[in-house]
Amino acid sequence: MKHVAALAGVGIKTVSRVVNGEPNVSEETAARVWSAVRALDYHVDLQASSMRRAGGRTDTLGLLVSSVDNPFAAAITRAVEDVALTRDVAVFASSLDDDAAREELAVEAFLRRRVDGLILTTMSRSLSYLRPTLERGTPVVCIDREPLAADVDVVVSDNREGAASATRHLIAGGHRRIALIADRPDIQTAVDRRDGFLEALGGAGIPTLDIPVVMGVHDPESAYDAVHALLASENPPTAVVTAQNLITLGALRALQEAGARHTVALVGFDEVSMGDLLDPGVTVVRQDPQSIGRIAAERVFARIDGDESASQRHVVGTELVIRGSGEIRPRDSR
Amino acid sequence: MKHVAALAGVGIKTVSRVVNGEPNVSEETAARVWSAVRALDYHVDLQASSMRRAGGRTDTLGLLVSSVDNPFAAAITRAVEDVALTRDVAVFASSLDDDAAREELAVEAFLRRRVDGLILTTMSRSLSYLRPTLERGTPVVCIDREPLAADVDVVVSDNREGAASATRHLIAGGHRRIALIADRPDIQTAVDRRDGFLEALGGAGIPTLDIPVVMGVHDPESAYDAVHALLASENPPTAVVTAQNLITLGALRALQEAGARHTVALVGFDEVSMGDLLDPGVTVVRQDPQSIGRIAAERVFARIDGDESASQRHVVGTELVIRGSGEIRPRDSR
DNA sequence: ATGAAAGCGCTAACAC
DNA sequence: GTGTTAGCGCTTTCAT
Repeated sequence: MKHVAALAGVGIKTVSRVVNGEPNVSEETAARVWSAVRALDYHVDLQASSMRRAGGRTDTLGLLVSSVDNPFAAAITRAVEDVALTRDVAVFASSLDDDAAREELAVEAFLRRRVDGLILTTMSRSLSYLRPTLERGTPVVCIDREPLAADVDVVVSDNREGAASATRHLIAGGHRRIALIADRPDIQTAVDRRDGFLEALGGAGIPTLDIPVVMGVHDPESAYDAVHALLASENPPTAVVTAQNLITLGALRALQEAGARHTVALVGFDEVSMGDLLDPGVTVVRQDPQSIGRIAAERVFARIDGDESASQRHVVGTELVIRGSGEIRPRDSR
Repeated sequence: MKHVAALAGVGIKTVSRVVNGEPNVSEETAARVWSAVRALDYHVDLQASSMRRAGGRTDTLGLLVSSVDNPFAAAITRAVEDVALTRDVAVFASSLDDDAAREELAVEAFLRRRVDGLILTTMSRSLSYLRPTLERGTPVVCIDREPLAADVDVVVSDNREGAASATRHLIAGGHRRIALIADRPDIQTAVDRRDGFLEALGGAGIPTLDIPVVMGVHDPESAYDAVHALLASENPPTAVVTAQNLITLGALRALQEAGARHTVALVGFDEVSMGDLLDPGVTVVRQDPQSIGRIAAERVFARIDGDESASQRHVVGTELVIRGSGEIRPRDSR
């Protein structure tokens, strides 16, 4: 900026005014400054400017998702990015990998870079490590998973009801012996979905005692193994609810290998790509990651803009998409 | 930091030393500083420190991909993130949306934030707008697409050979009338893949004059339309090469609707999720986005670390994955 | 309409 | 082992 000022033959503050579009600069001066800017390929240093700027904003956001690699998280990331773009805010995207230690490290990295706000998928139920940050006024929005003991904005899917609707759908189809394959119990959505599953069974008067509920399944491989084991068991389920997109994938592979794609019903939680092209099509409870990302971004920015109202809780609805796999009838409906 | 120093009863520089793990601080003093750090929930300001630090590094990377939402780009993003994490570098991820204007804006946004290096998927063939940046020594690595007239490191798939191998595979299966559905001609990989396609046909002595080559197909919907039109044409192809993952998806839907999934052969470029679960399985030329991302990140960091050697060109191989759709024989092989 | 001076939070260089 | 000073690139405040 010093150099630009020198080349344009003006004071350093005038350059600042021009570059930031502030008033009180003559057309002529502005033109001279702009040509110097171009000649030197000058770009404002946002870091330096944020140090003095009122409010100290960095025009930067920290986004923590399960893994940028997962389609659900990728859609959220994209939605956040799109909102941020309208405000010239850049977003740091980071993967949690469902590792509590990594969560704190990532947030620490965001904080060191003085992000204006945080959108977080967390393992932590209490967010205790964030207490001082919250007190200092840094906006935090939790997505996908809901912390218990923290006063923050939250945007989540209706996990419980979504899982319940999947289960009710299978029950309505005549199934009584329905298995659930869900993620690790330290992941909150896994627990919510299990609760919805059990609630639906209870609501239908189906005893849940010997219903196979397999938790701790985190990837397609272990989902494959879990379904494989279920099918080989003494009293195999006639239907399966898979509580997460990667689990659905592994379960489909296991059913495929067992030649059971057309005999064992399946409803997945979360959309799977090409679900409509399989035979049978994959019935799923579809989430709406775009809305989750968009709403979360809107909430952070509202807070950044000074919204001091009570923390909000947004529940984004799910939708049962019927494609065939969930409509298979039980073979031995006695 | 001032406050920490005051609370710990030491000078500000001592806090700096402790926090940055520099030597020459007594255990006792360090302990006092750390407890003050914790009491105040202090986090170093990386922005401020980077202003004074020798080299002025910000420990920040800019990554531009087609869309963080696309599985191919998402895998690259994840790989870059993983390498960056080992160096405590944060990455700004941004989507290009195959829009040249957006490209320059995104890079400008990165530059304003003084990223240490750029990993870019570009539309621009010349990278002329990056000339000053390159001269200033900011490392740039181009991925997926290869600029013509810029002296930068490049990491790309072997698009031409990959497309050629897909085509040769179909020719070996007896196909003579093979259609290509590819992306917009301003996207370089689309052109490369078309060239590979035509090269393979030429190599087999198949006249390419009336071979259907549909360019400008960017999303599943237009791919659907394109395949639909081809099937309805006077002389429909017996096989299709789809040059990109979203195109493959749309093409499969069109074949499905036409009841032609088992009669018209298909080989896709780029992996599709659940490709093994379809009937027939989807034969694809698999790229290796993880390697692309990893190598690109390693190159940027090597440059950041002072590697001044000539710019490198890494070609990451592709692999033909045979699953069924590419092995369908032509019906009317006369 | 323009510029000079102060200082944001930090580290390099040099005291002590 | 520790503190002081200067200054990174910028914006704020206040003069002119």
